[in-house]
Amino acid sequence: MHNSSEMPSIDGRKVTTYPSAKLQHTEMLKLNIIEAAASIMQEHGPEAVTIRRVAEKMECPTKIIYNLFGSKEGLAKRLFLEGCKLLSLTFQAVPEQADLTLYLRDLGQAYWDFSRNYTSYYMVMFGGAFSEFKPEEETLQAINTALQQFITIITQAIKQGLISETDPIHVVNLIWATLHGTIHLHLGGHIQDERTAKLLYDTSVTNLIHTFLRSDN
Amino acid sequence: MHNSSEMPSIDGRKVTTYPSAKLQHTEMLKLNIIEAAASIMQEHGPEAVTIRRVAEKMECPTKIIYNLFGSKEGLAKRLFLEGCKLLSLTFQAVPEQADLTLYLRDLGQAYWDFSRNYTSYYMVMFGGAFSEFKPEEETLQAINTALQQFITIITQAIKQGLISETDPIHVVNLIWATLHGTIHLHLGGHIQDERTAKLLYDTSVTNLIHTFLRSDN
DNA sequence: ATTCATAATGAAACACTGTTTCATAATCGT
DNA sequence: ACGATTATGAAACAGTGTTTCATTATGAAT
Repeated sequence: MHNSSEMPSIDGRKVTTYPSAKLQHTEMLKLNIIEAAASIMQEHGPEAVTIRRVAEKMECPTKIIYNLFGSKEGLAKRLFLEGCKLLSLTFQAVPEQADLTLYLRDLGQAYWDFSRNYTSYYMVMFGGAFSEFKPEEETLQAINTALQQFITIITQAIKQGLISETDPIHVVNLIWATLHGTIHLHLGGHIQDERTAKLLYDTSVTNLIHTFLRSDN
Repeated sequence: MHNSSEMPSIDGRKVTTYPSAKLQHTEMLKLNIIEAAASIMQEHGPEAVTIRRVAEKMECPTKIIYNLFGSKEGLAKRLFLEGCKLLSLTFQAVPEQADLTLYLRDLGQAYWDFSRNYTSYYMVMFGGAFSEFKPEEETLQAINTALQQFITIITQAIKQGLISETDPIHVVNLIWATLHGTIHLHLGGHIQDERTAKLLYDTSVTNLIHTFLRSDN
């Protein structure tokens, strides 16, 4: 494409099987395209992410994007994975606490904050923006990785005998579904007022803690 | 369309405002169009509902649909309201029970069944299919009407002193968010296996009952 | 009944979308 | 240096929601 620095021919006169300079360049290009798509998405929402718009921003024909990602779904998948990384970082930024109740409360708050600060990513990941795309193995695993803190905390609670359930995933999903339900009803406009939604969310977190971690409160 | 219709000239002088035969015809036409859209939706999913496809089924030009509904969003809104009616009927079909715990359990099951039997409607109402459209006053009220049984049951429980919360809407939203969260994660492919999802759902219902109706169990 | 302004009609066009084609250009192995 | 691939990218294709506009039909007034 246009401003493509000519391959500094890694040249490797004879080496045959390694990611060629060309390929590395393609990888870089892919990252740039994802970044362009992400910036459009965060500024104008997921529905504004069209192949043409991304191509225009990259000053390249749309065909390039199809060559690199196969389809719009391929690009959506990368945005999905990007969102998983961001969510994971969000959870990692929450300081661990010995008190599982408080830790869980903070993680819940972080999940809410993520849905507010990265609404477009949230909609792509869990809200069905880009209806093209349904999660498969790789993306589901990325979510699991992102939810790792939740899984860890629940696993600990089970080990400590605080929870009668034996399957941590099951418990995490129960929590996740409740938090997601509130957020999604809010984002969908069914609970319009944000403060009402947040109140609902906080009550849910409290109830969940009360249900699963029957320590104090 | 073939048989045209005319608005009752609003110039008032003689013709006072009452539904004319022509207007009734238009109303009938609207109902037919909604029915056509609904049948396409239930057979091929919400994304298959295009103005052209509906017009083709009605053997009329697309302009007619725009004249009657203004936009696709207008048609989507009618499908939304249709879904609210169906959900309302679903809840009404659940026999009342003196035992609020059992009644609530059955209503929860009915909500799950609705999401399975009318998945397309569910996606239009709560899943963000037809991203065009966001609920407003009228549609939000339709949902409230549909959730009337839930509101009634919680109001009763509050009166009986079973729930410390004072706002029934708040409690209903808490329940709704949890049920919706599980269903939506399932429909979104994040909890793929249906039996796993249902198990999650049933556990949630039990937990909700345990949280709010701390009678038996 | 015959005008005549007004409103409904509906085929075609517009502005988008995701995606594919295909002649051209560049690249690569020999 | 050459011949066989492969990458390119403007243009086209098929679809979408929506609007235009010449034609037609209508309803009220003469």
